[in-house]
Amino acid sequence: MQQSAFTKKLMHWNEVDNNRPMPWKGETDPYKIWLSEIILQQTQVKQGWGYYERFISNFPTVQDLAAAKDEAVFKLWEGLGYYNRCKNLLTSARFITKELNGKFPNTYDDIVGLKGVGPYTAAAIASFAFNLPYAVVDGNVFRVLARVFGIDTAIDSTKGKQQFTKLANKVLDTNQPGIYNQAIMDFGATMCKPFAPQCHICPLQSTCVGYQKGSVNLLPIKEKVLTKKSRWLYYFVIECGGKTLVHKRTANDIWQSLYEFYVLEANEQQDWTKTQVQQWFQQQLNVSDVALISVSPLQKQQLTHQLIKGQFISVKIDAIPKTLAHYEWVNNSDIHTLAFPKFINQYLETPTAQGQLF
DNA sequence: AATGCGGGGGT
DNA sequence: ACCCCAGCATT
Repeated sequence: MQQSAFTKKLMHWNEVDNNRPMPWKGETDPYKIWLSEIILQQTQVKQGWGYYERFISNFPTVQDLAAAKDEAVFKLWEGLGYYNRCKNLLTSARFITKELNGKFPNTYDDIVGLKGVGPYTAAAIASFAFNLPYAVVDGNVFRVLARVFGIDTAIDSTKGKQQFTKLANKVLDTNQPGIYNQAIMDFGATMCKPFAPQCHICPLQSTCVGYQKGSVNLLPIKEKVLTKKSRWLYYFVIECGGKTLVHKRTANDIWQSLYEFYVLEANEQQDWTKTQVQQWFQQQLNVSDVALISVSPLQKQQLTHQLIKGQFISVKIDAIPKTLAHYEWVNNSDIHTLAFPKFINQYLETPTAQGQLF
C-alpha cells in the first residue's frame, strides 16, 4: 500500500529527531507491554514510569501478579488513581494464568476481550507485541490528526471517534505498525503538544491544515462540559486497644477498593466541638466514654469531577462497640499495608496537620 | 449517548 | 481556575 505524505514525514521525523526514552520502549513481552499500557491510561508517562518499574520488579511475570494478594497490589498502585484499572489488572492476570495457561492472547479480538482493555490498549498491545496492523487512537493521536488534517469533529462524540479511528488506520504504516504507533504518540507528546506546540520547527508544517488555517490552537474540539460537585467527608479515626477501625470502599463511588476510616458524609460543612463529637458517638455507636485526641484543620482534595473537603477526628475508646457491618479492626502496625486515597494519606503522613489537640 | 473515575502537571 | 494526560466500564 502506498504511504501518505503524512506517514512518510512522521516516520522520517521518528528516525532522525525522536529521542524519548521510556522503560518499556522496545519491549516485546506482551505482559510487560500490557502492564505499561494499563498504567498509562489517562496518565502521563512521567507519572507512570516509577509505578511500572516497581510493578515489574515485584511481579516479573503474569503468574507472579496473578498469585499476589489483592492488598499488596493495591498498595503498589496507591496514589496512581483510577483504581478500577488495578482491579481489572488483577482480574485479567488471573484469567490469563488460569484460563489461558499463562499464554497472553495474541489476536486483537482476544486482547480487547480482557477486562480493562479497550480499543486503544488492544491496538497498542497488538502492534507492539505482535506487530499486528492496528492504529492506536489516544489523546495524542486525536490531537495530531485533528491539526494536521484540519478536522473539527468533536473527539468525544461517537461520530468523531469513528472518523478519527478510520483515518488513523488509513495513515498507519502497516509494514511497521509498532514503530509507527510509537512514533505518532511521541510526536504528539513532544512536538504537537496541547499547549505551545513546536510548529516553528515542525517537519509537517507545510502540509498541516491547522497550521495553514491558523487553527492549531483551536484543535482538537471537545463538546462535553465537565460538571463538578462538592462533598464533605468527616473521618473518625477510632483507636481501641492498639487497633483502628477501617473499611474497604466498595460502593459505586470514588476510591473503590481503597481503605478509609469510619466516615460521615455531609452535604455541608459541620463543626466538631468536643461536645458534638461526644454526642455523635453516643447516638451513632452508643459509646459514651470517648477520649477526643485531635481535630484536623479542613482538608481539601481536587478530583476531576469532585471537590472533596473534610476533617479527621481522632479518638480513643476503651471498649469495642457493637459490631459494625463492613468495618474491621486492624492492628495499628498493619495500617501501612493498606492502600488509602491521597486525601487520607495527606493526613496520615503530615503529623503537623493534626490540628487542634485535646 | 452520557456519566464517572484520581492524581499530577502545565498555563 | 481550567485543561490535559498512551481510556475504560457502566448505565
